[in-house]
Amino acid sequence: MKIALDEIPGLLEQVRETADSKFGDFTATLAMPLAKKLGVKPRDLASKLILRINQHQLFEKKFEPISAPIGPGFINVRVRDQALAEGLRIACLDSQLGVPKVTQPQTIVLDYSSPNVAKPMHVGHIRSTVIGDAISRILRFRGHIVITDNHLGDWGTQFGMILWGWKRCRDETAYQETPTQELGRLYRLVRKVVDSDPKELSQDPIAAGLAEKYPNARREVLAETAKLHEGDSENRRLWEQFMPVCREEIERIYGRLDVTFDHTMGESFYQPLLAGVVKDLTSSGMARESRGAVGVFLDGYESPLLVQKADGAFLYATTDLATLAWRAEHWKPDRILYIVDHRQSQHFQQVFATARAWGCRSDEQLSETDLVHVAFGTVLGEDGKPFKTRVGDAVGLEALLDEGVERAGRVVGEGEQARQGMNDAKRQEVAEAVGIGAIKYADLSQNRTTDYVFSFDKMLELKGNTAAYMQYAVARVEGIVNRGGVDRKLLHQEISKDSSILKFSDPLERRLALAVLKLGAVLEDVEIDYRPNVMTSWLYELASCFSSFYDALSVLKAEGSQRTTRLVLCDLTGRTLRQGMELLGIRVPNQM
RNA sequence: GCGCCCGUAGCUCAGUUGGAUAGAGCAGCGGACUUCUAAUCCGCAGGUCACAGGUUCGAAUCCUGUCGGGCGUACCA
Repeated sequence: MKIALDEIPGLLEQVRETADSKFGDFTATLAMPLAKKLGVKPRDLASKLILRINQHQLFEKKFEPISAPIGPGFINVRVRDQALAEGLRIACLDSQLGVPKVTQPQTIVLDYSSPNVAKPMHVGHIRSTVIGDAISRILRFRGHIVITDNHLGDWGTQFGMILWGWKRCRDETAYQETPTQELGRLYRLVRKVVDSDPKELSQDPIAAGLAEKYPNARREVLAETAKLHEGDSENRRLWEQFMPVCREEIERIYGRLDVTFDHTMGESFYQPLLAGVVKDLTSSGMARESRGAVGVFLDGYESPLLVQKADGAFLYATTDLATLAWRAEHWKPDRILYIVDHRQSQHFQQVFATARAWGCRSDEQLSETDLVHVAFGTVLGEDGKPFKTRVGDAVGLEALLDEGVERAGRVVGEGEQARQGMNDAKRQEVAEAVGIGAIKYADLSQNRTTDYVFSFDKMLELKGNTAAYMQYAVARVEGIVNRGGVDRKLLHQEISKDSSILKFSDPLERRLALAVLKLGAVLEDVEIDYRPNVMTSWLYELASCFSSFYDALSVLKAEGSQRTTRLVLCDLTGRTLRQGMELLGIRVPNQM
């Protein structure tokens, strides 16, 4: 029997967890396809493999001997209790909970959140922000060099709309009081005027009046944008006046979400580079003029990637290319991840293809970089259509957070003796962690690629598979530690030399041990295709194992090695759940 | 027209290079607090994995077709 070296990874991937514990802990399905290839009977091959595996020293140390193939040729293995105990010991004594750093750290740039600063943030912005934040935390924890960059939309047509509106229908008093709201009002108003959708206008007499008064509003808005881009002093001055106001607004929301960025370099930052990008693309023959505009024509696409409009203005493709080049030059990343709505996938395909071709010609940097569009589904309104920033249409992000904290606060207040000793400040802190955690978790636990209809009740649910479930499990661990006066340092000392004191006396303990030791493997899986819901599924599984364990077995009343084993399981599970939640950007209070 | 994505329990969804009896949560029904926090636990019920073929030891998963839905498709981002 001969197996080529490059076949081995593929075969190893055919080892997986069993669906049912009666089949052991892990199963290998490789005998069936391999037997077919070799023209032998699967069960015979499996038997031969088992014979050899059983003799292997490393295997013998960690696993119980395999008896015989099951069914068509499954090879089922069971971890030795002592090996499991040793795993617990190592993870428990490690500040990284037994998760090794990657052997070859990469420099990874993450581009996420990227709101339009002129528009109020609404619930549609939550996905990019929360998913990007979670992925960046996870990649860092694994040992990569992560650079996060919030690519603000601070230079586009939306500013032309605000400038146009500011000059014609601003409410000075309202601006003095709440500048962001006034700018938001102007944006929404002008957008309606520009779109001049009869249905919309019939519902908004002010917009309708403006539309009638300024029939050329669309052209004028574009002209305001163009003037800003050309450096017109008045528009430039207004832009500089509005920017800090807009920034302050979004920073406050990031603060509440616990989201931070290493850099915040908006579109405006790349503005001086745009003309050069177009020139470069044109002179290298990649872009050409067409119908007055300039675009890159790629094989396999119906429409070109436009980099300059007929009126001379640049487009977001231009900015994206300039940004890419800048990042490649200054950060030399191995990977750049764009956490952006799936509706832009074609745009990114074209941008990436252009960038690769372009980078190959100018210098080699771009071709070395792995460009990934981490797409996610759209957040839809109750009508099943994407949210739009209209009056009364989208739920504001801030309002969602407030509501989440308020609902959580109601539950925090209603408990019995468990909440003893919690003062009002503590309660507020717990309500924040639980309420905002619920919102983040609701989004992260959803498969990244599917759209979902936004629902207050669903996002703010606190029962079942929600953030509160994990937070609650940790609070129970802390309850045990407190009530029992457990000194974690002493506990760690007790097992620091060897793990033989750890013994499993109940299947629930063993199941919990297996679950808690999966953190490293799970993080690896999350990185493979950037799916935080892999993480939430496992966290729920872990917390669920713990809850069953907690309910059925007493920790503090146990004695001797049984007590030590259970305490170690509690300590490690609590710390692992906390770490896991924090990697998702969710806070975990000690008490709730 | 072309391209991409989707269709799984009453509802919301997991299920990812094909693995054993398709899983959770919510809603429903029945049980469990004098005990380390009941935001919990245990149990019951609930399915033609849109449909029809095909590939094979094995298909929700891969291929083909049909039906249904979403998104994108030249100067918004």
